[in-house]
Amino acid sequence: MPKRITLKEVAARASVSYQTVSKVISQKVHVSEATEQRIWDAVRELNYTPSYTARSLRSHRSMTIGYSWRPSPPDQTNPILDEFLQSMFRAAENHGYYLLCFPYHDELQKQLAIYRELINTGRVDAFVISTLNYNEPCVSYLVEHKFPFVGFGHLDDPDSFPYIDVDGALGLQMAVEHLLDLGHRRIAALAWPSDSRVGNNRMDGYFLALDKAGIKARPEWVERGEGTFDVGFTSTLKLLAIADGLRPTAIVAMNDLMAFGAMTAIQQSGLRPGKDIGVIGFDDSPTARYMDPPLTSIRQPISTIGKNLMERLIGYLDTGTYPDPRCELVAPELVIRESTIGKKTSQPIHGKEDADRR
Amino acid sequence: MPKRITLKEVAARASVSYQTVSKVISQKVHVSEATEQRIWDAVRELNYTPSYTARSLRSHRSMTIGYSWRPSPPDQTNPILDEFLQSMFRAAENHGYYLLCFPYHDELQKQLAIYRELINTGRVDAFVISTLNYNEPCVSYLVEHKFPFVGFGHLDDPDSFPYIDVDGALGLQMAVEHLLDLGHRRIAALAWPSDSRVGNNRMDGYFLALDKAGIKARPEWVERGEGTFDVGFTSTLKLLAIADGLRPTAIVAMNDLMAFGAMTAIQQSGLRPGKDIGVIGFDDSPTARYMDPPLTSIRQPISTIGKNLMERLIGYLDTGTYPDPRCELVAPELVIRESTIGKKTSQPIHGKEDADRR
DNA sequence: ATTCTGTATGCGAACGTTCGCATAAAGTCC
DNA sequence: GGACTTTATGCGAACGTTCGCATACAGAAT
Repeated sequence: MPKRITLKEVAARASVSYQTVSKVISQKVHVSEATEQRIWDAVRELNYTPSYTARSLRSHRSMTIGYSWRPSPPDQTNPILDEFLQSMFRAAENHGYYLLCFPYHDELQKQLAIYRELINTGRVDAFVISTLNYNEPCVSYLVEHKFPFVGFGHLDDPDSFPYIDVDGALGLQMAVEHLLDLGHRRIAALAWPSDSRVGNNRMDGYFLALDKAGIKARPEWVERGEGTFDVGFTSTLKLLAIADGLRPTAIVAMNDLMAFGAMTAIQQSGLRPGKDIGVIGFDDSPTARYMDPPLTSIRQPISTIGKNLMERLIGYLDTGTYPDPRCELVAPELVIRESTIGKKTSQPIHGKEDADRR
Repeated sequence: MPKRITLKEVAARASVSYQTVSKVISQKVHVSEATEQRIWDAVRELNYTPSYTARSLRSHRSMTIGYSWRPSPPDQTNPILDEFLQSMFRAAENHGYYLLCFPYHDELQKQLAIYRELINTGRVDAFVISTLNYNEPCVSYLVEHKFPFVGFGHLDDPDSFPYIDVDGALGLQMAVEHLLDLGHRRIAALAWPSDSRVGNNRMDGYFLALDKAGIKARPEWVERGEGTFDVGFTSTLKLLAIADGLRPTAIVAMNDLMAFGAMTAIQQSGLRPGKDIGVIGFDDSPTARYMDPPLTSIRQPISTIGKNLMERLIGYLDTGTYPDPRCELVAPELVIRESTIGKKTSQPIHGKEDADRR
């Protein structure tokens, strides 16, 4: 309601044409020192802010990037969502962009319809896509319509679109090598179903590390399931029931939740995680450090990924070509805690950290 | 790049003026059955989508709602973020609105500057605000400029802006009454510092419940701190050191993280949470159910809150007045698990739930 | 003096809508 | 059958920018 200040009013005050003001503000033209000064003074005095809508109507740029993600099921938290979003927001803000977030629909047609609407109405200039299954129709849609986007995660064809992904294979390799260093020789894996691309990629690292150590991976060491606490729990009971001499002494899980299940199963079997059986998770969710014992886990450098994704995407929008590298695989980090190396002190000290007050 | 279809082309095809097409599409006028049909056919055939930008330039509505929240510290997850966002997205979508999310800056001036920019550029029509401290400058700014917003959470003055909040006092009252029902008489609280509005509100319920049961709350039963795991841990050790006969037999914590710390402390003291000492958390974060023993906690109906907030806000934007009730306090729910009632079965069954695969 | 180059600014049009008012045609009334 | 309401559609203007081209005026070169 506070009447909008427009270019014309600024122009009047600076005694130039409003078009000149526009050009000076968007640095499109060189004017004399004196007028430039007058214009900026007028802008300041009137507290002028260009109208976003008028601007983007004319320039066909919305300065907005769309993002949608699959919500996690009610019994789980997405451990990286907050960090990922915030890192993207910040990077976008630095370049004058904002993020438009929109709901995720399992129903494919509905989801596609939103993408289409956002594109057709001109609300967004590009997307970030993170929910990448083997066969992601939204991706095909965007590729087909040559609409810009970057992926957090990738599919098989490395050239089809620009992405950043965590090197899951490397992560598992590091995890297994850490266990080998500790003397473990029989290492089991709590894996995802074999149709999971991300899961298979991670398992490659598991097999590679064992192979390099001259250890033959035994099929009974690999348990597969949906990545829940219960799968971790029951799979671990099965692993512990394997005959002596073949029974694993350590377990790597494809996510923390299965690792939590594994630790519970180990404890209920009268064994101690970290002393009798080593356990490693994946994601380093914040609760991992509060487990008993604290869980060794593989951490993804989320903030860096979010920032880089955004900068690469905006780089493309602003210049027309993707900055190198177009695609990138970043190394995760192994966060070592007591679930693999055992207890060090008797008092758990987790550092002084902020509260979660709203 | 695929050339934009405009009103004029639709109009040409339907042999009417383009203004008529506009009016028919936005249901602003009544036309004959025949032309209406022709227009919609043309729209369909040409696959016309109105330009969002042109529309909002003319109508001064961006159909966009801004939201920013304080990121949680790296060692914690915001247990409700995903659910809250998704519920708002969905409600907004149903009314043609989208959410613009933007970064949170601790530095006040920077944060205010973003709000100002979003308002002045006309990028958003309203805000949702959830980070409500006693003295929130962004709120004052919005109130002062009469810019629409709703709060998740409220401040002292109930009339200053529309909000929905969880009745924290009721939550604690329910928790304490649950413990009383189980026979506990000496109940301690892990509280937030006394300058926390939300914290004080919750504690009111604690005192009220004890009072109603004719129990005098003892000051040594209330431990205050920043809501971290460590605060929960060390505070609990202090509580357990209280002389026999006064030592609490149950503990309610203002958040789950402190409750986790409490359970660890209890265990390390050789006691069993849920059998020797009852423990209750607040938030019902997804990990609560995976603790050993699973944690009884107070759950906030986040999806409902997100949906209602959004609908109320959009109701205001579309009609000019807030639907009743302008402000609302919703009841939380006590989720009872073994940390208060003890173990029931030996096998933990947590239900079949989806994986967290990306 | 005349033309030439260059810099500083102005002008008109366009982006794709919405909105109020004007107008034409058809129907109602006495 | 003319005046009067009603219904269906058209028209012009406006929203606040950006952008290409035109133009004015200086000073340098011919």
